[in-house]
Amino acid sequence: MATERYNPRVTEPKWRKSWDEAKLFETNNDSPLPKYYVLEMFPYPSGRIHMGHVRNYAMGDVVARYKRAMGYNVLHPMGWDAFGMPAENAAMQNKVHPKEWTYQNIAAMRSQLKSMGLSIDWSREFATCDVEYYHRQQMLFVDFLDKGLVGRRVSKVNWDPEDQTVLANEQVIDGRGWRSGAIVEQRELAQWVFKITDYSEELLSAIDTLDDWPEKVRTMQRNWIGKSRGARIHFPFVRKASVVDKDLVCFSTRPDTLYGASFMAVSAEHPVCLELAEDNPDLKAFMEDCRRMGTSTADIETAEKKGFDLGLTVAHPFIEGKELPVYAANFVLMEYGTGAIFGCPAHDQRDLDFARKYNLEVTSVVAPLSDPETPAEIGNIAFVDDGVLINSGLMSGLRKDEAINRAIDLLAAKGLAKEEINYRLRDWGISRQRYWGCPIPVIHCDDCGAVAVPKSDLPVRLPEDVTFDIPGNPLDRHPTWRHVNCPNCNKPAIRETDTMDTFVDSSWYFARFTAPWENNPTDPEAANAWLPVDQYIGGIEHAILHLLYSRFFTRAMKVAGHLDIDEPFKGLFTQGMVVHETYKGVGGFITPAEIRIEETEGKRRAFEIVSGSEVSIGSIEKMSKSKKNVVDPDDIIASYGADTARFFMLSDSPPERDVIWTESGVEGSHRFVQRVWRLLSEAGSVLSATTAVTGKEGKALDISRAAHKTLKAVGEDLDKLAFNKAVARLYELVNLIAAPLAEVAAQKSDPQTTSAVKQAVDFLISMFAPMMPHLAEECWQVTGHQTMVADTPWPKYENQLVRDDQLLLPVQINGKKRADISVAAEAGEDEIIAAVLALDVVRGYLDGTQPRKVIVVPKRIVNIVL
RNA sequence: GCCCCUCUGGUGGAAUUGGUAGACGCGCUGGAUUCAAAAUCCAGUUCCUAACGGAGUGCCGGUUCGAUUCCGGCGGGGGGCACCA
Repeated sequence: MATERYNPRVTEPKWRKSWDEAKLFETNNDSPLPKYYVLEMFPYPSGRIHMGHVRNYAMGDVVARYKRAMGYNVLHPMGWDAFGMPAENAAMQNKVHPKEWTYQNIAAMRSQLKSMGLSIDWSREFATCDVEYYHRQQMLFVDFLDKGLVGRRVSKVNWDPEDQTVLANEQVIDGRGWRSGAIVEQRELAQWVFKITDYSEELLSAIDTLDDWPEKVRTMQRNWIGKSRGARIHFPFVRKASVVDKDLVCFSTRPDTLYGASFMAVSAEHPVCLELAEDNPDLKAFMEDCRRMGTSTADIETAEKKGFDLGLTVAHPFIEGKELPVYAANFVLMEYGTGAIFGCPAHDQRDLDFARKYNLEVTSVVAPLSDPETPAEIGNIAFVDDGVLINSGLMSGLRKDEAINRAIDLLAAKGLAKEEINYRLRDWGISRQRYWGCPIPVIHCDDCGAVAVPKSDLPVRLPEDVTFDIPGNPLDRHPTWRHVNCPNCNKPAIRETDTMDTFVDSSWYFARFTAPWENNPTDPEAANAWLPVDQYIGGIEHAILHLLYSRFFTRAMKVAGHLDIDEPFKGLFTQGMVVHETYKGVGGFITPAEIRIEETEGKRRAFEIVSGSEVSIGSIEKMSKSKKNVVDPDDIIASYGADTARFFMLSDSPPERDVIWTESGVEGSHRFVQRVWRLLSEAGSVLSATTAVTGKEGKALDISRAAHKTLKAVGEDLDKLAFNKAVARLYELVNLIAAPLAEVAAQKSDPQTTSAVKQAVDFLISMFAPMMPHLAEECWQVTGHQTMVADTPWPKYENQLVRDDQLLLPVQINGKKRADISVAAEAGEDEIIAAVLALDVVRGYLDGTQPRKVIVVPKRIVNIVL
């Protein structure tokens, strides 16, 4: 019987319609089933989905469909991270309103995502730029303000003088604005901040509880929070300027090295400098110099250590009569610790660089463990390893860690120091001088200060009558929007025109999905029932900021009573990127669609299709517009179907690793789709008429065993998100049942075998249904089922059939495999040894002698040691 | 500079976590089918050797009956943080 090729263009839309009509993926909050919340990081509506999205959402959908089949009430929603700069850039370039641009993009991408056949509850969809969403975000802001979680403070920002806006550090490239190219200035601006540093310790210690997170991400978050323990030490001034009268206070993690101290250094923004600079123009110039040295990493790498002798000295806390000179130095940060350090050149590289430059004394006070009697020799490399303290008074002879404790105790006894913990983590500045973001619901009144907009007056809507022909924030120059009366005293006042960082929008969307219809930010009951997210899937690029902010937000929302959990994401999975070869012709990069590959004598060469000229094949890189190495998911779905695209994204590469997109790989997946369809549709009518037969033996039993074993293994693989392994097992099963299936189709199969094949086929379809849902429905139907496989429980394997009663054990002699032996599964060690020693091969090696040792590893291997 | 991860055939990767290295896919080779091609099917495919055998998981060494897996050292690739005191 000749069968038609599987045509996804007809089949896929048909089944999507059936799922929609059955409202199969709409999730009910009142279900009695156990919950499972699977979430992929929601996309920014750039206009079109890319292969990275396909990979991300294919993985999430496998999990969602698999868990649904396993009997869970699954929440699998989708939304849009829709505020942000690209919409404003588009407005400036194309004269289109950001709102219009964004919602058009959302519409386009929604239909692309729907063509993938994802099991998403679209009834819960929202965009962060929907007023219904940012209204609730403003409510959260007001609550956080009320609970003391929000502050307003003046801080240094990168200011682009041409675009009239603040830039994030990532938007400053070589000291210039990424769009304008103007030299970025450091400006002091009043900013709203979330007090994430109040939670430094909590956010750090709770990382230990996140067992289902990649170790890599946990490490990155620990480093980002950057806890260090040390001492806050007071150094009394000896020689001081008239204006300076307090102690000089510094923070150090190495108070044990105090006997090696030879100078003090303060930040150029330190209060001491500010005071002295008033009548010291040279110092003023030096401070100006330091300030100009921007924040870009390139600057910092190349910067030379520079200092300015302030003409002050402080007393050494331990050495009677010893004075340390005080410098202003460009490498000391005002933002960390106290903005002042003591310099111990022998045991800190920066201090050493500085000391060598200004000819300061270098005293080694730590001896290496290899030679604990002699202080480390110091050339141009500081000795920072663990060691034994030398020439250090009461600390001498102690190891580093003990010495640090002793130092703190000794200083504390003198009233000069106390233990202090410092964190690298800074408070989260959320003010952005942009239009397309959530307005910060605050009104500035001359008399009352910054006043929160009362909840009854929310939302503060973004005005739509704005233009983008002039750089800067259009909210600032809006004729009416800014002018309001103070909610407190009713006098004329000014609205806050800054909007929130878009990371705020993505810090709680997962909670909103649990009850997106709710008037408050959440329905706490629904949020507590659904959260934490059981499986969160997204890119590693969000390992720090988004995930850390969300962890903070969840705690803040708990304080404000919107939910009652601490950690938002129980399981986290970071998937790899989709990468592709690059092609470069005379005019620059060329897309894969414009070239054809020829392979001669093992050499691959690429030619431009239109001109026929050869182009060079470049390195494999992340798909990006600039490298033009992109493959459009729409094209792939149009020519192969969504199932093929999904299946390929799950095959071959482990999901956490990068996957190389290749045409031949996609064709391989498509071949599998066609093969499965051909095999199943040809046997479909026979299988439909087959009834189950009990008691199987021989070939039928082998097929049954293989089917049950595969079912068990695939389930375990999917639990671990090892999609590539699950895919390989499906190939194996299909290879195994291909011939029996052909016999079934030809009506040459006995009832036992036909029955075994039918069960194997049912298992197979159920197993690939989460990956290729449309093909699965079509196959399910053609093999005689009346239901939809998307609504069918996951089959159960029989323990009896996944265990073999005969085992084929490898037999090693001196660790080299020499034979196989078939033994009963429950055979004892003695029985196995006797059988092995009776083997001809083994007797040949033994040559009449006794083995020195025979090792039997149950169900694994036998090793004979001669 | 500090921290982390990685290294397996021509290629993407498997290997029940100390027990038959190379599952499965891609590619390649041969064959069947075809007027021919596409598609499909069958067989083969780590390397050396005619074969018997031997070698082999980046390199060197160790532990073990047995190491891709554990330990020490070296090298290549990737990532994160980075004047954080």
